[in-house]
Amino acid sequence: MANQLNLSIDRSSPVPLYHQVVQGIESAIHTGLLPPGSRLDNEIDLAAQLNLSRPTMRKAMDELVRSGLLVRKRGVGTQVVSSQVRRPLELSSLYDDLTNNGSKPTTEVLSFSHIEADAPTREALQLPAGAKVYHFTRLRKVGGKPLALMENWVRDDITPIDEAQLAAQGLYAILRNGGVNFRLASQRIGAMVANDYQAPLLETEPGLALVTMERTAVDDTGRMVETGHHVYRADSYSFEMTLVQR
Amino acid sequence: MANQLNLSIDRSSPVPLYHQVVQGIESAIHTGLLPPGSRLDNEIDLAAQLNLSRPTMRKAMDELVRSGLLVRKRGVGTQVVSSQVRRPLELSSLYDDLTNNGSKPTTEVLSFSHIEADAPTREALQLPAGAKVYHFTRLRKVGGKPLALMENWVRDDITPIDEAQLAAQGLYAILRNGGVNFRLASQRIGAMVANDYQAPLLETEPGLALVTMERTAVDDTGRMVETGHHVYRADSYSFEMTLVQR
DNA sequence: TATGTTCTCTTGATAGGACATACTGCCTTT
DNA sequence: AAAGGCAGTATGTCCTATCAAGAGAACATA
Repeated sequence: MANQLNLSIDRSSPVPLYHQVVQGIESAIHTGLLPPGSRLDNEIDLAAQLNLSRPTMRKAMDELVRSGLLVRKRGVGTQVVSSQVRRPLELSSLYDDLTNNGSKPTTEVLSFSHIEADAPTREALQLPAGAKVYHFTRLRKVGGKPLALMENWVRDDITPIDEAQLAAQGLYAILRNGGVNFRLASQRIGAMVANDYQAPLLETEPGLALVTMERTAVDDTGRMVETGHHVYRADSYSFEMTLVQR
Repeated sequence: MANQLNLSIDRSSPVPLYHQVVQGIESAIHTGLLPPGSRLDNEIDLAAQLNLSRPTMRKAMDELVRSGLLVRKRGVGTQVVSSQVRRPLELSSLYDDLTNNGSKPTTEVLSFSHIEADAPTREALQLPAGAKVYHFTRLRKVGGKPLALMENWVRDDITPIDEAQLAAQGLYAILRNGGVNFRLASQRIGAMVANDYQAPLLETEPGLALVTMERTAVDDTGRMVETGHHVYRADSYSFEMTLVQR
């Protein structure tokens, strides 16, 4: 036993101690220093090894358990989850996901307008009658292959948006630069078959399978910032996630 | 301000205090006692009102923030998220979800066998060569309408399974009764179009959209317990979830 | 030998305190 | 009147302590 994960923590760093521990254990798992199935030292010893208190150690392990990397069992111990599980679905944009994967996505803005919100949009974004929104549709390609067709509505009282920005970067990056701190999003994932409008844009045939996603995002002030309806080619995209028992 | 949510906590209950607080605030939100957008008292006052320590109060609020019901902002306070957001996707079976919704699902066992696992299954469940698994396909209906077609592989060294059980209750209930404590599951959601085998079973036409899900579940000992491939009628089912910024 | 009890190890829950840091609004100063 | 600084307030982080409860092994007893 006594898996010596000799990670060092920097008490002068602005990064919280528990988060440094999270990162340290994560990388130890990914580098294979902590192989799947191995048991960690108990919380008290680990805390002592790193000169931390047990609550701080526990908080770090809480996060790792929540993210699915560790499993705990009272009276027994804590061990690394056997297989490499996927990262949980996070609040990020498709653009972020792709660039993080090393791909180079391109975006084509198919339509762009600044219009008065219709009733369904007003309800989704909780806007008063007469409020205006940005409405646009984009086509995202990776390696020249079309992947997603995205239609979004964004409230206009946050930051100005124009077509050039949308072509150059992801929507979430634009909004974050505009001062939005996203807090949560609710989304629904389903399926449909490509219709005559979608098929040629996605370079597929009508009748082929598409993954659909509807999402509404909320910022830290409780405002509904953005709502959208996206479709993805089912042969190129799926949603992976890890569910953790509470 | 000073939203007096007069919930009472029972210190003699085996339910942890922080969880009683979670349930209390959840119900206060759902009953409208805490309307969307309202601010809660600060953590210290709330803890004092309930005769709890701040760590306990914080732990309760942590859960509510994680589940997307509350948003916190340093220096400002904590408020109820504006709109009713969906419950996050949890580690539960379709059967549980449906019965919790008041529906009465029925299950038809289309095939059932106890066979030697093939290579892909062995890999998914991390079984040695020659290990045996239960393999079965089920058709789930709600209100007489077919909803899902499910194919599963379950390791056989946990609890015996027979056809009659599968017809009467959900797979996860059977496994839980057999002593399995689920910890996490990784799943992938995508789309496909109904083929000639699926369409008549789901009482739809070949070429209509289906939502697909592949899932592998892990128990608290790190064993891969179950893997399966499910398809759902896209017109009757979709996955809803809430993503929370960490 | 089989069974039941106890002991130990580990995680789970709770308390209470101390200091850090971010946001808001007011008040002062220019 | 506008800009800057300061204080108040709330959450964020971290600590020391302590008891509870589950699991499993060791041990004693019938």
